[in-house]
Amino acid sequence: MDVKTLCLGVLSEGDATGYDIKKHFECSFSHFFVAGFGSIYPSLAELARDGLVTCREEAQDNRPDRKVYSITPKGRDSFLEALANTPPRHKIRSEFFVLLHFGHLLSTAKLKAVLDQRLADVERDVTMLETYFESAEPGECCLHPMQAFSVELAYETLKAHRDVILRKRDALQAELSTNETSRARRA
Amino acid sequence: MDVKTLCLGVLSEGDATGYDIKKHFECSFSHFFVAGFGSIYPSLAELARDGLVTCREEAQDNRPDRKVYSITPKGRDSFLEALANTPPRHKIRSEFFVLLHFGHLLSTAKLKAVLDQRLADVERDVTMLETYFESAEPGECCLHPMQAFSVELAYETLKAHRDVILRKRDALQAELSTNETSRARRA
DNA sequence: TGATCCATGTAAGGGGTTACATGATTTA
DNA sequence: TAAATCATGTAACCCCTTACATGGATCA
Repeated sequence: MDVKTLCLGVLSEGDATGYDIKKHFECSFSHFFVAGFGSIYPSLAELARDGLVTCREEAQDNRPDRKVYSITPKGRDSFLEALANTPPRHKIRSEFFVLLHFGHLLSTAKLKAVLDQRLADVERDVTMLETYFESAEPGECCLHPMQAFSVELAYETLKAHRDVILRKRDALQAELSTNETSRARRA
Repeated sequence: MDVKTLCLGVLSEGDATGYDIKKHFECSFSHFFVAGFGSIYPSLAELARDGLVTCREEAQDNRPDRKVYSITPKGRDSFLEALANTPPRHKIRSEFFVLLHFGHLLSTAKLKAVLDQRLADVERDVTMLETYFESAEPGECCLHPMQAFSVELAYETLKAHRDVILRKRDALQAELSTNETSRARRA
């Protein structure tokens, strides 16, 4: 699945500009996909060229013009077909795990820093999921059941991940403190 | 972090051929990195060209020759430096989550098939981790503590992930059965 | 007899990241 | 006054994926 198809997916839920789509990626897709402007804008141009979306330009006061994209029936068909033919893969590419795997080559202090950084990232992701979930809670714009499930799944997985790291972080912290104490005693 | 650096990492634990390294990726790294021959062989050639590894050819009976690579001191330094300068990122790219997010566009049967497929994949990953962990258990070749932690973290995270999916799968199954029953009643 | 294991590579193509380029407005 | 928000794009580069190419041995 490429960024083009994901843009089509976002547009299947309503009109949007490239800028809006980027924010959508950051808020709703952040737990399973990333994309920058450098891939979103060219994707939209291609989709328009292929007749899967249409584009209307809107002038604004004191703001750059915006290009608002709408999905076409052909685009909708194309997206549904893509969904039907997409195997449910789930790939992880983690430098964090690489650092753990080769942790014996790093100092305890460095390792603790790595865990702390990861915990900070996880906390940010958790907050993002909570915000996303709650923002959709009230009013009409509530999430589809499977979207809610997707968020719940990511949430529960992330929390289990965090708890295991938290325990290890504390163990490393204790180790560092012990070393400090014994160094102090020797002195 | 690229495949070149990871190859260096594998070689930091002992000599290996490109074929060995591929297996290493599949067994030990499968929960956080993937790489195929198409990226491993060119990486090794480059590493050799840059003096980070050396290569000796070994003839075999009834087998193709093998090229056994060894890391050099320069390669070891380069790897340590790469480790020190690698931020602990953790990226997910998941078509599975995409299918969930747009689940309202799919039939219940299709959704259940998606969850079943994902569960099968998770089960395979869990088995891989168990095999990896136990194979290193007995004898001298036991895992470094942080390697064991890396496996444990992946394991616990994966199990939480699986449990949440399992519950949803059963709910969907119940829904499918109910529909079947009401269809049967109407008939 | 067909699949899997061993073993090494090349080459084209695709897709995404990163950096660059521009510029007004609002907020801290 | 500096940073963030809004807003759109291009172009080079990098890296990886995929497919192709070869071929004997072993196992089911």
